Amino acid sequence: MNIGAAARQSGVSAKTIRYYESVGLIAPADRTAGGYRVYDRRDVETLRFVQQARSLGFSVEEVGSLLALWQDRQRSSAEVKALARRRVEEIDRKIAELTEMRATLTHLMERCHGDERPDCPILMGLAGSGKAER
Amino acid sequence: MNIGAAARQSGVSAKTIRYYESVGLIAPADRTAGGYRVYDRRDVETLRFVQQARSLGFSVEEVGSLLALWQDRQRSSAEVKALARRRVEEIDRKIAELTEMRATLTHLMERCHGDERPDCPILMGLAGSGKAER
DNA sequence: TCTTGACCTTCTAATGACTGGAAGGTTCAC
DNA sequence: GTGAACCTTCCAGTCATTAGAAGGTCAAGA
Repeated sequence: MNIGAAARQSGVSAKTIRYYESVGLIAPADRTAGGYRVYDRRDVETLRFVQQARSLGFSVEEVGSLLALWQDRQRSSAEVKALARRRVEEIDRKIAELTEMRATLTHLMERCHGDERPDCPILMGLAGSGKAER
Repeated sequence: MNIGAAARQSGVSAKTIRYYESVGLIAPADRTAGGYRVYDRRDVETLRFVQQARSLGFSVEEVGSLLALWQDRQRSSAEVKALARRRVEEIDRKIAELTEMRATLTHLMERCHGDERPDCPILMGLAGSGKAER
């Protein structure tokens, strides 16, 4: 199967597969006489794994570690769990940050009548007159 | 005041101030005979406004609009409010996404004993054996 | 056999919002 | 006048792709 089919079956675009190969996340694919990359079911499975991990927000580098762990029959589950835990912590930090942003914005919005009048507490808040400051 | 002082007073790094100038977010600063950029209190205020807006997650381009609105005595608050509303919607989407990632990860983690054994449901989940799929 | 069209190849450059670093110029206090 | 602290510009790198250009390969049909 060539790259287009692998892309369709894995959900990773052909462009991205080439990119992953170029940065060493996945092993270089075999080639046909004409230079086309060739993939088999195992490769598609790997690509799906990568896709899953990326969609959970692991960086390409972290996916590299996860992949190494996945392919290592001897590894301990502790390492994987640690990686996952760190990821959850990061997610929590991001959620907290976004929640705070949201609160500040909605607070500002509540005071803004949002009509034709130029008076706008949102802009005043951004200008640092008070609440929005940290 | 030169760029370093403006940076300290606004919380925007000197590098970043130059960057903002280069992309047209802020007006080019006046220069001394020696070519140093010169800033006054009003500039610092503008920089603080930009900083606030960026910290609330507005893109540099959006900050441009906000800034134009801020500097326009005639503007209606409606435009500003619309911009803020869109931003809140974006934030909500991101939070939802992160929340889902978190749920998937913790679900996977709960089944992983995290010891020396190689058996790991997290990796199995990533491989697409079921639950983590969408 | 030739052509068409789908597919593939590599390469460069762009995205967003900076940040790092090199090489060199300015200012000011001592 | 000299040294440190500060400034200047410019180029490159970050992250994870994506867009696009120029050109090569492959399989099917006329």
